[in-house]
Amino acid sequence: MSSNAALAERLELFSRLLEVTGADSFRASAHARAARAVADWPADLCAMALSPDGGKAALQSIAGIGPKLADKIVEFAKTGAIKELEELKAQVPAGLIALFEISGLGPKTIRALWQDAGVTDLDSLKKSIADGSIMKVPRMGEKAVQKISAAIAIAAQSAGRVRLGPAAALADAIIAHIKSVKGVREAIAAGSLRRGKETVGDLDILICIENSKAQAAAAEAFVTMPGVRAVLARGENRCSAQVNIDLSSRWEDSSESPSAAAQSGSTIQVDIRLMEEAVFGAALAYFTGSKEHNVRMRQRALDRGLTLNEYGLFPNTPDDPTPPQQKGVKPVAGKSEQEIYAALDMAWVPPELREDRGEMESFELKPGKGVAHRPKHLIEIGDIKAELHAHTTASDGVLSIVELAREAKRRGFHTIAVTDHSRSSVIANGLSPDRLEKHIKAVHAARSEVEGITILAGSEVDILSDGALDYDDDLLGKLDIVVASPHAALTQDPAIATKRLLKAIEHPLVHILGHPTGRLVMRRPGLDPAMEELYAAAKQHNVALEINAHWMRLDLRDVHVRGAVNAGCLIAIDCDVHHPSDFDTLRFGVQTARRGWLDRSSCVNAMSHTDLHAWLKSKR
DNA sequence: GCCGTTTTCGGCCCGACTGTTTTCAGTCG
Repeated sequence: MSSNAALAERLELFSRLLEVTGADSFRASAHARAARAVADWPADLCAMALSPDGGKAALQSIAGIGPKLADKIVEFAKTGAIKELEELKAQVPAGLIALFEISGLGPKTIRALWQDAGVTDLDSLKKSIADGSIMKVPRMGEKAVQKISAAIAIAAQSAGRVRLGPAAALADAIIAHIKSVKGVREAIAAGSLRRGKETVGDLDILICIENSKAQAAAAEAFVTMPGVRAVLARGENRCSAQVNIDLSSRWEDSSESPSAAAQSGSTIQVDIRLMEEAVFGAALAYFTGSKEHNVRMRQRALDRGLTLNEYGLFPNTPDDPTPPQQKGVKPVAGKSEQEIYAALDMAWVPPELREDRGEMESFELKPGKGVAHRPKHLIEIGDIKAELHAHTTASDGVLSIVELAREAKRRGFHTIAVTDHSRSSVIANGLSPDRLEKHIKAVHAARSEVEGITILAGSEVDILSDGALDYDDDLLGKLDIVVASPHAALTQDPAIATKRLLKAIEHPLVHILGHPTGRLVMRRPGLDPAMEELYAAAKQHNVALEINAHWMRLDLRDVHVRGAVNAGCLIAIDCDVHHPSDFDTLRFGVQTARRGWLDRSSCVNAMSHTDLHAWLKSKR
C-alpha cells in the first residue's frame, strides 16, 4: 500500500472513532475530509512531510489540512503511527467500527448499541438481537430491529463494492429494459458509475418519464425484471432492490482467483428514481455527486443568494423553512446540468471531474490565478484512434493477427500494435526469440491482407525483477513498438520497484510502460514505486505511461494519471486486447484518463497517424 | 478540526425517508 493510502486509512479510522466516541461531529468530518484529501493527493505526502524546508507548511497548503492534521501527518511520516489514534483505538472495541458497513447503522446508533447493550462487534450485535437485549437501546423498536436484521443479511450477501466493468454491464442491461417502456424519455446511470470510479457501491439510475402512467409502468418494469432478488422499497418516485450481478472476468478462472465460486450469487443494490423533464438536470447533477462536489456547489449557490437541491436552483429564502419546490417557486435552473452550472458562473464540469479536486476553482468562468490548469480538450472516447497493446493466438489471445487488425479497423482505428508476451511469461505462452522473429514476419505478411490500417510488429516485453528487459536490444530494435510491463515480482520492496521501473523507462527502445504497478482492482495491490520519480523519468525519456483500460487493472489509476498529467507526461490508453470484446473496455480507460484530467494532446492513442508514427520512430 | 477579501470566532449543505415519538433524531445519498 502506498503511504498516502495507509495514512488515509488511519485518518478515516480516526474519524470513525471520533464519531463513535461522541466527539464533535465537525471534528470527525474534518478528519474524514483530510483522509480524502490525502488519498487523492498525487504525490507522496510522507516525503513532503519530511522535507527539510518546512514540510508542515507545505502540508497546510492542502485544502482540509490545518496545523493539527499537519502535525499528525508529520508524526506518521516519522514514526509510522499516530499516538492520539492509538489512544483512541484503545478506548473502543476493535470490532465496533465494522458495524458501519451495515446499512442503517450510523455513529449514533452504533455508540448507543455499544454503551447501552454492550455490543462490541457483529457477533455480539446478532446475539443482542437474539436475546432481546438490543431493546435496552433508546429509540429501538420492533421495526428498527427487523431492519437491522435484514441489513445484516444483505451485508453478508452483498458484493460490497463492485468493479466498474460488471457494474456498467448491469446498469446497461437495466437501462435498456426500462427504456423499452412506453413513456420513458431517458434513463441514465448516475452516481460513481457515471463518474467512472474504479469501484461502485450501488447503482443509481435516473429515469425521465412523460407522465404518471409511465412512472408506474417504469417502476413495475424494474421490480419485475429478471435478476431482481428482493425489493427493498417501492415508492412513487423511488424504488430500491437487491439485484443479481455477474462478477466474473477472465481473471476469475485463472489460478489467480480461487474465489470465483464464492463470488457467484452476489447482489448489488439498485436505486431507480423517476422524475419529469423539468427537474431532470437538477436530479442528474445531484445524484451524480460526488457528495463533496455537491457540498461545494450548494455553498456556491448560497454565496449567490440561491439554494440548490435535487429539484433545481432556487432563490434562497433563509427565513422560510419550506423547501422552494413545495411552494411553487419557479427555479432559476433545473432542466439541464448545463444551465445549473451556467447560473453559478461555471462551465459545465464533466462528471469524472466532480470530486472536489480543484474543478470548482478551475471551471469558474473567470478562474483566478494559481488554480489547476483546466484541460483544453478533455480526452473523449472518440479521440482514440490507435490500439497499442494487443495479443494474438501467438501468445494468450484468441484472435489471429488478421482478425485483430480487421476488428481494430472496424472500430475506426488507424493503427493496431501486435504486442504478444515475451518468453518469461510462460503461463501466457510468451514468445521465445526465435518465435518472435517469425511472428514479426507474420505481422509484415498480414499488412497486405488488411488495408486501411497500419499493423505494427511489437511486443509486450516483461520487465524482469531487476529492471532488465526479456529480449536483447538487437531483437527489440527490430520491433516497431515496445510495451514494457511488470508481470512477476509484484510484491517487491518499493525502493527496488522504483529502480526496476526507472531502468525500463530509461531503456532507449521502450515506448510505453504497460500497467506500471501491476495492481488488480480489489485483488492485488501491485508495486508501490515512487511515482513522482517515474513521472519525471517518463517525461525526460519521452515514454508514455499506460492506463490499462481493463476494469480489473485501470493501472495507472486516476490519481496517478493526474500526477503524470501534472508532470507533463505522455499517456497511453490501451485495452490490452486478448478477445474482441476487450476493445469495449476502452470506455473505462478513457474515464480513468478523464478522472486524471488528461488532455487529448498528451494521449498517444489520440495522435494523428503522422504524429504517432513520428513518435514511434524517434525511438528507433 | 478547518476556514475567512464583510468573520481569527462561530460557523460548517440539503431533503427524503423511517421509526420513534407527540415534535424529532438518525441515516442516507
